[in-house]
Amino acid sequence: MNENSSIRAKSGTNQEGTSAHNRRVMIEALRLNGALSRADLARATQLTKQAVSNIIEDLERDGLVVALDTVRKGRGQPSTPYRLVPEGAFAIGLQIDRHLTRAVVVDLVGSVLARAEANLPLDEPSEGVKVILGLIDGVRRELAGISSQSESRLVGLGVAMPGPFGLQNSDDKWMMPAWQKFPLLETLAAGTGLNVGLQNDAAACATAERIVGAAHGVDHAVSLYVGYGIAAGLILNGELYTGGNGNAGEIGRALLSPAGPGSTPLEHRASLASLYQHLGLDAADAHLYERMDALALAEDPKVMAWIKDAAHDLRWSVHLIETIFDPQTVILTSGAPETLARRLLEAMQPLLPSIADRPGRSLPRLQLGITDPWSIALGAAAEPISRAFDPRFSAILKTRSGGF
Amino acid sequence: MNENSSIRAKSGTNQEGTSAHNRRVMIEALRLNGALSRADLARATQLTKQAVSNIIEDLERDGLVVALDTVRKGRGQPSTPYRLVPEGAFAIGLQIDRHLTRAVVVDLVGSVLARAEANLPLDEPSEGVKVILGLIDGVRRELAGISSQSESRLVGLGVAMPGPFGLQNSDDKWMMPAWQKFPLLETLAAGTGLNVGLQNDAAACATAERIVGAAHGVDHAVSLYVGYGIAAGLILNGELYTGGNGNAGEIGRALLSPAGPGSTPLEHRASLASLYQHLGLDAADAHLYERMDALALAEDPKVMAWIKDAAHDLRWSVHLIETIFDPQTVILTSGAPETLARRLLEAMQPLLPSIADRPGRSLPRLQLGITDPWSIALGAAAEPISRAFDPRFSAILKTRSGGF
DNA sequence: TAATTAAGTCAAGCGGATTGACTTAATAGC
DNA sequence: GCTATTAAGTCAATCCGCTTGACTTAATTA
Repeated sequence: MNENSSIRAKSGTNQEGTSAHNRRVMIEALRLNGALSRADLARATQLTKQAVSNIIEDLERDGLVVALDTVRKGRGQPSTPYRLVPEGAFAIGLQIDRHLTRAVVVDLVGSVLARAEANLPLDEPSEGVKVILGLIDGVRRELAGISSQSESRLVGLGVAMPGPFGLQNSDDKWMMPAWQKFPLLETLAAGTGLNVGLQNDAAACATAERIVGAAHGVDHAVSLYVGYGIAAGLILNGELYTGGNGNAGEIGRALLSPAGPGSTPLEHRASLASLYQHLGLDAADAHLYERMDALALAEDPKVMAWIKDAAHDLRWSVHLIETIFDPQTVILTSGAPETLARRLLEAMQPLLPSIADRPGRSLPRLQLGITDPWSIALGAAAEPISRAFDPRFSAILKTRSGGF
Repeated sequence: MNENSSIRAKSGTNQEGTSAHNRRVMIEALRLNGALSRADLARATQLTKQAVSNIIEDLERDGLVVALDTVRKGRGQPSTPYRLVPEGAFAIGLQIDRHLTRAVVVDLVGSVLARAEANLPLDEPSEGVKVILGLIDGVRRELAGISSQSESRLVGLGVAMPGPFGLQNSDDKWMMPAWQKFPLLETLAAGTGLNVGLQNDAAACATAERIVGAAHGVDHAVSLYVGYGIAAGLILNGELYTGGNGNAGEIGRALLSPAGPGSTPLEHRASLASLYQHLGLDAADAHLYERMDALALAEDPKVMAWIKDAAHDLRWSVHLIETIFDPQTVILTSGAPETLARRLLEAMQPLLPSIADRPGRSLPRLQLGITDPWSIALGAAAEPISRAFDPRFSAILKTRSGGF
């Protein structure tokens, strides 16, 4: 309101920020390395043994880590390794797709403890929300049967749905226009009492790869998600990057060439939507997944023809991603059955020559990600876990209501 | 060496990290807002008045900030604004181009205090380095004449040259192959005794825009650099993003379409290299800049034809950048004279519809950046300043020799 | 059995932000 | 013109969390 509100500055920090960061660093180190002793942690994090000891003691009291049996490894006192306690935290993930919604509960290490799915009316979000709240309630009860502390350890609800978000003209079949206009996050927050976060489905796939997949512990990775649409999930500097308005990575809307206003967006040609069209399948078909799986297994000629064409465009996309992001690896993720995804990956070989073609690479240029159809819901659930427990710049800063 | 060296973890932090961050936050706040009182800073950074007072006292003693006259603004004790002291720090920036090298000295606020340029032999880096060291020595002496504390306040040497770096097959006219193979950074570090950092020229342009240009205080901005080659400089989350191997943003090598191995890279068609070829000019011509300026001013038909074609491809690039990065703004930067750059910008209008076309934008989708031909050297110099004084995650962490 | 090595604890110390009372210096209201 | 109010900034004590250095514990090596 007054002139001060216009001052732009980052927030400062204090000992609480320090401590929060160090706790997160410990948790990440245990997640990446399985089990570590206090001495290991001290070396790895550059903190003193004493500091680590205090932090581990705290984490143990909070039920986030637990000691294992001591191990003797040469001279000196045996060390006591610690590992994460999976039941230390839970999160619910929700995937909202065109004709389907899925909810899962995951724990601190990314294991799925409960799952449920239901059909969703594409154009009636107010009806759909009731279905969704029912689904969430179901998995939440299931969780309550597993852990007595389930409610106090539930860190949030992550939602994944097709992007991009917040556009003017959202009357576009790729974007589930009715849902875009609906106040979904507010409704879900009110209906569940949880913190709610939103990602697009490609970001959710990348988040899933980061917590339990090929991007685990990799600082620069891009997942190329081939679903109904196509998008990239960006892990940059070890964190999900979402851009200025949450829409980074919408590569499916990239034009295949500068040839003019009629130039085709990538996702019109290489997405599963294009496959459905090519095969004359209905996206609302309840057995779509099984049908695709069967066709891919049988090497159906129409499917193989689509794969060939799509691979051609996707090979270009990988080249583009490598050229623009310079990631350590690109991960192919998909809503399609594993057979189909694998055939697509094979058809993309050999990749185009690019700056990623360098001597001494430790990771493959392109690899197959998680093909489980539940991976988007898993990634959705992983987001609140990551927000609560992974080291990140914003976790160090003092919080504020609004502003910069 | 032993098994511990394979443990992956981020580094922890302590009160020194806290303090370092808070100092940087104060400096950034003053840079972005001009002058602020301690009370303003306390509100903006969420720290207490007392903490801010102590930090400002330190910064004042270190010669980085200075008090201005008190100002009365309504009730209460008048406030004492502080501003950055330009002479608080200096850095040297070096641009290495194909036939030319430029060195500048900049101060803490990004003003250029000294500049020098010389011709450079494209294929003889060992000769070239002598020229460069002479140039650096020259501006360094000039700085010594300006400030008695110049040496102690010199934070580093930033180098900008065309990328990408570290490829296998670097025998490519775009990459100055002889220079890529030469141990440039080591030689310059030994020859000057300064910390040396390297960026590609597009990154340097973006860094320049960040310190004194259109990206000042913008968290998500991409500069599209049209020089001999084409590349993008990426400001993501308020920091320069350089990718897994320092080569992020090499959009000039992106293929214009998936049409196969013969598909053209962008920079073969829309870069200044293509303009020189189109005009039959020699890139080594000492009066290249003036010739281009004259031709652009005169609306030479060949130049206008090139502009039309290049704008067509660049319009596509802007669309691609917006689609993939979702930045708040795209900045057109160039090694070309302002007249030419401005004509190019105009010819790119109207932009292609994209997800950046949203209601309530505060920044233009595309704007002209600094057109001063010294901006790359300025950006090169701004990098050590930014590394030393801007808030960033890595500045909070405890340092280590190698590793993750 | 003694020396060595490494894990981990103890207790004091220290750096840096926080807290709350206080001082200073202006404007607003009567 | 006096008084109340408001805001900037300081003082001194406190508190939080990492660091330091000595010490204990428990293994292997010679």
